[in-house]
Amino acid sequence: MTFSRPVEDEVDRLVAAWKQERPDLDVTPLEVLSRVSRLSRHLERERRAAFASHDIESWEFDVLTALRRAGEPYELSPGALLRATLVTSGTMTNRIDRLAAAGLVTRRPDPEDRRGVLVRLTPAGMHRVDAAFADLLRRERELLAGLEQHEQQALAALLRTLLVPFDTSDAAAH
Amino acid sequence: MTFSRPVEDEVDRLVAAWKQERPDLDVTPLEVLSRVSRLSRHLERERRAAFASHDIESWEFDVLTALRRAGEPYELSPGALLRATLVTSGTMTNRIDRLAAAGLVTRRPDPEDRRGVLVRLTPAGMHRVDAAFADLLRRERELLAGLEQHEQQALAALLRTLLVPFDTSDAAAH
DNA sequence: CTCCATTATCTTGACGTCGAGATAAATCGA
DNA sequence: TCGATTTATCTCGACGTCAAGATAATGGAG
Repeated sequence: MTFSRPVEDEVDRLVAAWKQERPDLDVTPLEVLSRVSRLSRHLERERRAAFASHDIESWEFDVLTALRRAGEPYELSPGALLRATLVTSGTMTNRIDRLAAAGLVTRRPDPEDRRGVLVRLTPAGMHRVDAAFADLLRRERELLAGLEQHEQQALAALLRTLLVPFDTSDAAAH
Repeated sequence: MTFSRPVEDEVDRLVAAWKQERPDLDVTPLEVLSRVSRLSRHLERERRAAFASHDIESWEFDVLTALRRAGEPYELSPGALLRATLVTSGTMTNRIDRLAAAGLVTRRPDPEDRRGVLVRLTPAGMHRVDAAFADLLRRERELLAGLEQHEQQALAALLRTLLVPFDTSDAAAH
């Protein structure tokens, strides 16, 4: 009989190395969390590649996508956008500036709160993001092809459990 | 009877919004991959906080850790380091420069390959990374407290499946 | 041996993000 | 109504990363 050799990734090697060097430490948290970090880095590269053909940057996509999701009239405050994208306020101001300069969004004062501003997707922005999104989904589906439907669901559920404390407690990214 | 209300995270809301706006698209890949990205961002913030008390930056930790894991004599080439940390060569040169200036690593020519360089952890670097690592593990264990042992293992296994293609095929980050 | 493709590292300039602080408006309580 | 606090956004300088290209050494083919 053949015994199935479990396929290794970098994290398996990394954990093995730690067990060698620091046998006194329990490094099992890395089995999950290092994988999350590393996978995220790889995903970011994939996204960049996917977007290159649509003449859109990763950061642009994140903002436009949040507006697109919001539905008619595709308008959100900078504050809502920074909570959606997990960046700081300075970063968001900068992003909106550049998107506005590119004609993908417009900015107007909030009629109900004179401190506030509303950012709205333009038709050009909408076209751009829709095309890129369709392509992104296509590529992401390929990345997940190694998992059955039910495995994907299980994975999503486990990740949700880890995410809930972050998404529940607070919000404000200052 | 009470019916169990499934706890939601941001990704649940995000997926629901897409179904509303683009019912023609199958956005299930986001259930997994958006969670990976978002969780990674939250983790990065946690890491920063954990390291602040040890007077060490996240990027420093990544490099020192790779050297620490390598075992005696705690020495690796820049190339090995950039593969371990998933950054580009320019970034790694810069990091090594700053770590050397801080006295946490030393740099010497590779005696066997005159193109090459070897980066070695100093005793100071070793102390720094060991303290920070113990603390990081403590905090990461808390983040995972919501999952049973077997769930953590299942999660790790599913993530490994997604990671293997990246860690197998190539390597070089140029 | 010589040439050439490959490998290893470093250099440089552009760029995006962060964090702290500034400004201004809204809100709440006394 | 006034003042203090909170909220919303923007400004700005410092910093880290990336991508592309430069430099230099290696190793294999012929």
